[in-house]
Amino acid sequence: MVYYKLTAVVTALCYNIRIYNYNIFNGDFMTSTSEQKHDIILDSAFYLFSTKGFYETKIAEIAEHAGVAKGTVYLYFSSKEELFKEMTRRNFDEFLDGLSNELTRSSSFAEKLNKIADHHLSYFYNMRNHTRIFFQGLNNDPEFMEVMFHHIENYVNLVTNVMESESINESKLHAKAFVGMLENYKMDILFTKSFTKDHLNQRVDFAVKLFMNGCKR
Amino acid sequence: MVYYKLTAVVTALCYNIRIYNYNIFNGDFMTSTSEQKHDIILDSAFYLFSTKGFYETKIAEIAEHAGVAKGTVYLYFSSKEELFKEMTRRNFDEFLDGLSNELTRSSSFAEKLNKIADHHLSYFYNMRNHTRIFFQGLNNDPEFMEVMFHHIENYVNLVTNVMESESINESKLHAKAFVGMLENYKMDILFTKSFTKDHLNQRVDFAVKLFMNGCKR
Amino acid sequence: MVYYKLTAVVTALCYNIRIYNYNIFNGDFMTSTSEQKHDIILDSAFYLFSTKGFYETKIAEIAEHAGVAKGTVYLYFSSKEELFKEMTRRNFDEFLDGLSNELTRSSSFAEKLNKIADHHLSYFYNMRNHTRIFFQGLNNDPEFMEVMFHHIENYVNLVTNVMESESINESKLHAKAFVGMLENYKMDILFTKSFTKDHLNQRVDFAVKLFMNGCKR
Amino acid sequence: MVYYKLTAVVTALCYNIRIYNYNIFNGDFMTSTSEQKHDIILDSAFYLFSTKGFYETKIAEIAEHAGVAKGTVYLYFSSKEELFKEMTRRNFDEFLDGLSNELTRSSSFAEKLNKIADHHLSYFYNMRNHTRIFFQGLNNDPEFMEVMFHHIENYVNLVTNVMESESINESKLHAKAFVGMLENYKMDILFTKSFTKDHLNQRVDFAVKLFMNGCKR
DNA sequence: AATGAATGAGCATTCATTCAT
DNA sequence: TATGAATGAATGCTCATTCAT
Repeated sequence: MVYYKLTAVVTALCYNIRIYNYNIFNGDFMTSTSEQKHDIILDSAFYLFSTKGFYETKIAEIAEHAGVAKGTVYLYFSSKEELFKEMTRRNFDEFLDGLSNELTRSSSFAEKLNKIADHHLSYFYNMRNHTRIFFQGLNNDPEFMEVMFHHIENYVNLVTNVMESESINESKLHAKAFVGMLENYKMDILFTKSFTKDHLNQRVDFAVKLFMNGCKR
Repeated sequence: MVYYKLTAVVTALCYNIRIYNYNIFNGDFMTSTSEQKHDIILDSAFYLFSTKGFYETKIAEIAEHAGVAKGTVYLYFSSKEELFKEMTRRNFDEFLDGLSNELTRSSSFAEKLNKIADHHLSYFYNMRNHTRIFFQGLNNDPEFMEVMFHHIENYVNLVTNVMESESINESKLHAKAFVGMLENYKMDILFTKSFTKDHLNQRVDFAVKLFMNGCKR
Repeated sequence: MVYYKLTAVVTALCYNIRIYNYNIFNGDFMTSTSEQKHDIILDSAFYLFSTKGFYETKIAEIAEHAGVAKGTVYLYFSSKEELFKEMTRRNFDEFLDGLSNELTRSSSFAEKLNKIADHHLSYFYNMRNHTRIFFQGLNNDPEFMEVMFHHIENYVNLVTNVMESESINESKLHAKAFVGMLENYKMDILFTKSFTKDHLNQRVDFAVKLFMNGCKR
Repeated sequence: MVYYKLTAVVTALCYNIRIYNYNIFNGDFMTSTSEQKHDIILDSAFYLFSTKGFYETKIAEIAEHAGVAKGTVYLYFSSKEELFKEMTRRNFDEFLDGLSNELTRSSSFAEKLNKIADHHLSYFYNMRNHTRIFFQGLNNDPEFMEVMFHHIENYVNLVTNVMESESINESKLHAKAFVGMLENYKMDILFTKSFTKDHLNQRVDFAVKLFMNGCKR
């Protein structure tokens, strides 16, 4: 099976931190054990995939980390690829939901750009020590590609809407440029051990000002 | 062995197109068959790795594509990983050499930014149908990581120098922001089948103007 | 990695015959399928290694002979080398346990020497048609070497104790000489197709008498 | 190809030390370059096979050690197996020739036994630091097996003749027992780093006396 | 005769997935 | 539901041997 092609970079766009989730209490009538297990497996998958990459992570490891048997993973996810996709989906959704939420509470244009930049960079900052990113995806799986496209599109659209609300022409090109800046600063976070919250704020401010006013000569 | 971690995105930064390379002419007193074979294998590796990714590409495929036996690959490269690294190195070098060369011939600031943007986007545009990108690297190999860092650093430094020659403050942050814009436009190229040279030029102009003047409200 | 060096001859010292082992009876409350499989694989490994040698025996063959899948072998033994070592260990242990046991039941010196000689030669006689010996070991594996040394030492010590119990000087040199005789008669067994139990008994008697009285001129 | 079976232990019986052999002078009319090369390759094969074993030694290494090209090895020996066999043959011959020669010059029975023991043990003592033994042969090659048998037979016959010259009954059984003692002392030489010439002489004397008089109680 | 680049058969090992319990 | 023992396809790499020069 040789599929089309696939992206992956953007996988790194969306993360969230989950803690290994013990089932503290299961009342007799309490259900959702299975729903919980589903999530715990997803958490473990996220933790390991993001730490070691898709190929380097073994199903056995995910199962062990989740505290279930290998076979159980297959009760909830039909394949390793499917598990990876679900994980990606969930992370993207959470990323976008969070951003969407924050934007609602913003008023001015500058404030909105600030929220976007801060959300983007903080997202990666928060997990910088916790996990390592993976720039890896399912290069030959068209379905995965589609999921990725859809999510990136959604993100850019969100930013594009902000642009349009300010009556900016070429709103999409503007949106992509802004997101691009942030993506590149993300690298600083991920690869600079000494990166601090101050550095982050500096970059947020810098990106917004540069985007609004251009470079200062 | 779990190494640090590694990036890969930027692998996609540098490409170049090579054609399966027959030895058209051999001067009387020299034959560099072996050097040629080295390059042909590298070309095939580039083509396949970039089309399918590291893990999805088999040494047997590279050998077949290069028209040599499996064992021959190992005559020139000690391992699959090493082959991948060599390929990455070569591509980066060519990308940077080309850019470096073009910048020398540029005069004004806008012109230089233009060259950078054009070089970056054209690079990927030229291979858009030819190969597919991979956003994949050797996530656990510290040596590969170092090579990647080194190359990204070199690219950013080249752009940073341009900023400094214009006495721009925070030259590095500016440089990274600009490269980030381009990287994001690269996505358009790679994932939009109907992308034309006109679209490319439009983005080059747009990126330069946005960077210099900020968004036009 | 070039380790010290290793012996192997003596590997041939210890053998035992095992038959492909079906689980005839399983008590109601226990099944040691996994322990059985471990032993069945060991049996097959013994049969094949001793028939064809370490390098000539393929894991696939061992698996097939044991009636399991290739992967199953690795469930019980971490590598081909490890399997070989385990097999060697087991054979030596059984050889020594058997001898140890027989010596306890012997009384006079001559009787003890007889038991040693008989045990040694019978051991190989019993498997003379069944398997063929291998004079091969893991020449570069220090761990294997150590195991071998340890076992040979144990064998010689057992014989040395017998010498000492008779207040013989230079007990160790005596022990080694006696074992040496037997080892050389072993060759007759292994390479003479017409070798019979009578021949064996003749050699047992001969070795004991020669050792006790010297050559008869 | 699954042959009968094969021995190897005894391979270790016969060794000799050769020094890497430069062709100091080749007069114009002097031939035998090719004969020399044949021997140099055999020397290298001996050195490496005995140091590392058959499977662990690569043809490329032998060629390099001999200072010739890989292909050249095949001009003189049709295969790796053949090279191994030739080497074994040569070593055995030299061992036997040496012994044969020494026996001619001996008179009394004790003296002859002494010569045998000394020749046997000295042989291995002389190369104890120089090379390491290999207990490895071509386990599946019937031709190799035959060569080995033939040589062992010759050695035992030589010793048997000594026994017969003394009118000893069961001369062959006596001969094998004596050789067996020596073989086992050989182990001491090979595996005891602190083994000295004195230890050797002690063992020679001990073996002869034990063989002639039996154990001293 | 001598070379050494090229070959490709051969094999240990891994790991996603299944299924009997 | 949950388990984990068993499976076997899949692949990177080695190295004896060949052959054009």
